[in-house]
Amino acid sequence: METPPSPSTAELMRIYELLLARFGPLHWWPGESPFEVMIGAILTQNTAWSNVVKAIANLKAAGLLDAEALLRADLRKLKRLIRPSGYFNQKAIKLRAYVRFFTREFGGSVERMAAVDTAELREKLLAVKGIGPETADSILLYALDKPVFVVDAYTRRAFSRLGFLPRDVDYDATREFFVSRLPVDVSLYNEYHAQIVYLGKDYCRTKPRCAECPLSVLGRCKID
DNA sequence: GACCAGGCACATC
DNA sequence: GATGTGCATGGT
Repeated sequence: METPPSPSTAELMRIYELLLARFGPLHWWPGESPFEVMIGAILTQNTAWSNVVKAIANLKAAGLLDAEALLRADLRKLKRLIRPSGYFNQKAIKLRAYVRFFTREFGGSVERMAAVDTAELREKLLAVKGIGPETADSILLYALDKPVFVVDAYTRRAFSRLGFLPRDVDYDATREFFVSRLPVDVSLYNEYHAQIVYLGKDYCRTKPRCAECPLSVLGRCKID
């Protein structure tokens, strides 16, 4: 079992610059308010963002992009509105559980939530049914501007193909890989994750398109 | 028509 | 503690 090579901060920043040059600044998250970002973070679980857009538009049109209104809404109605995002039975329950938590713990105030210590807040989020590590970290980074690096399936796939991580690497190890090498910077974390998602969507898929990949110049990507 | 998508909880061993 | 499985719509 050979040890994967350990890239330097400079190498990770080179990768970042290559992605940025290809995709341009993405300025995530695409949402009009922190509350909308939180809802989107749950709806996008294992789901294409294009489907989430439809669900959020439905919620918005129904006036449910609001904590109190969402909690008052009939469950069947909620399911119907978010149907395009898939897993709607589960996600309706998850949305309710999350918004109930948001209301109970912070009075539905983003400012009060953001005032809580980040590590403590992450633990609280993970205790909510339906909130796993990626969703928790997405909320912390993209809704609350906390310096938390978000990892997803694309991140693990791309960086294991680059030979930097074992193929079966778990969430926390992947996150540690980045935070131990990158400066703590909300803007960098924000943009880096977004860039990796674009890399994954456009090139580093299950069926990769390596020929046009912005990282092909590195000459180190190995599929499987 | 198969395959995939910005995961997660739960069952089973 | 690791591994497997159900959840569901919409685009390619």
